[in-house]
Amino acid sequence: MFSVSEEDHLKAIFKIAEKEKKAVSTNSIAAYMNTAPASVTDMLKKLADKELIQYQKYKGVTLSATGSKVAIQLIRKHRLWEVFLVEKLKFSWEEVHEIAEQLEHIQSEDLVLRLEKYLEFPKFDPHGDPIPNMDGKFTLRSQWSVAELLPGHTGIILGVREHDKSFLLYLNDMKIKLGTSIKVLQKTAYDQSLRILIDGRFENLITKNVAHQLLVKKV
Amino acid sequence: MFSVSEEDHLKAIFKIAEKEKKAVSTNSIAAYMNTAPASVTDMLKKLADKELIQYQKYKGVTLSATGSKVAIQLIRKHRLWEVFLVEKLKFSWEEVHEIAEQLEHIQSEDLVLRLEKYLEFPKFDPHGDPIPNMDGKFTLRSQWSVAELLPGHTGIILGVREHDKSFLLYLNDMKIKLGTSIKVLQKTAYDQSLRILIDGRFENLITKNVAHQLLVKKV
DNA sequence: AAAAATATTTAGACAAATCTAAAATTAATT
DNA sequence: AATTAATTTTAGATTTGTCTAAATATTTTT
Repeated sequence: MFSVSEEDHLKAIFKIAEKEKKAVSTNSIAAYMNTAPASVTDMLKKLADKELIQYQKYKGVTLSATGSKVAIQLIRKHRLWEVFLVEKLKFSWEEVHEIAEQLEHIQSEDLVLRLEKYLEFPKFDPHGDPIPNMDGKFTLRSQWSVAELLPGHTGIILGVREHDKSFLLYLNDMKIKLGTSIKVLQKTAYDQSLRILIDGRFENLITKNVAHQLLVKKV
Repeated sequence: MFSVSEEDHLKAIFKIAEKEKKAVSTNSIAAYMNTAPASVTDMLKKLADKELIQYQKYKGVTLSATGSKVAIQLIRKHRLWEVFLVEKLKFSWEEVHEIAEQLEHIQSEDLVLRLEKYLEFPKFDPHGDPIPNMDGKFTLRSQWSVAELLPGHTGIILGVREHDKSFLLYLNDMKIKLGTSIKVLQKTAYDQSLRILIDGRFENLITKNVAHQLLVKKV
């Protein structure tokens, strides 16, 4: 139906639009995809011709209903494959992104549905990101970052904002994974770094930024 | 490492060479791949430059050691994914080829090894074709076609030579699958068509050609 | 509001993978 | 062995996705 490159661009636009709520700029797409802005412009023209995006020169883009659907379907496939890789093949959470990046482009509706069933309809991927259902609906849940927890309070890790491999490896070292409990012991007034208790066992110091990347439910 | 198209050409050469033992012709590759002979010539030059094949103009091609390794690795991945699709996702044997054709190009050595382990090191795929191991070695077993069975003798279906969807659907209708027992009741002298007993329950008539496609072990 | 900086697009080029039509080579047939 | 037929290659073109460098538009700063 659509080429890998077309799909990649649609996904990039979706992901950028998710964070910044305004129209997505050419440069932001180029930065996200590690390509030249001129290449993005070419692709935007093509996607606009196919009515996958709304595009006006110099004004940035937004996804059309169809474009959005394609992007969400890709995210759905990506996250389902990540669940498969971690749950079934026993990959670690920092290893699965690149492989899922390829698997998300495999074409077969039936495959996705059967995979989803086989995995018992997971609602979240190994990084805690929601997996959209067949109709593109994401499960919502209330979550806070550890940076928002008050000293003395505890949260259970639901997910991570940062997906960088080195960040995930750093969490592995600290024995932090999904389901881990984090108790905030102390907050430094100066730089908002935090002393935390991990699973009631390990004490550690994390920066404000790290705390911001860790998503928890309050307990 | 190699492009999808390069990989597809190497696999085609391997598959054709498997049947006809001489050097593989440009036209046979074009026919196999549904492309123009001129396109094949272009690709052969590229593969020869990369030392994946031995190629002399007008003389046909043979795979180099490296080319052969790449082709076998693709077949390995294809067949492992087919096992996954049938055993785990409950696809039927006639549905898996197209999907595996895409999955075989996913790049990750680790993925293949983990998948193989997860599937408990299968030696044959859902059509009974052998799955090469990590080192490219295929498991051999003695097998005959039903056409070779003498009347009164019985075989257990190990595999099929023909992979065409309509042929597999025809076998489904006849309740023939891997493991099914086939007893030859009668052979027609005129056209070598056979009356067979399927799993000791259903009697049916098959042509000589169909019998030739059915691979069994003698019991 | 003009100048400077930044962002975006256009123009033109290139590599990969394909094609058709014509030319060249090899194989088959009389 | 010469002619015909079949196969294969070459030449030249096309599409897709990318690039760099230059031109243009927009935004920010003075």
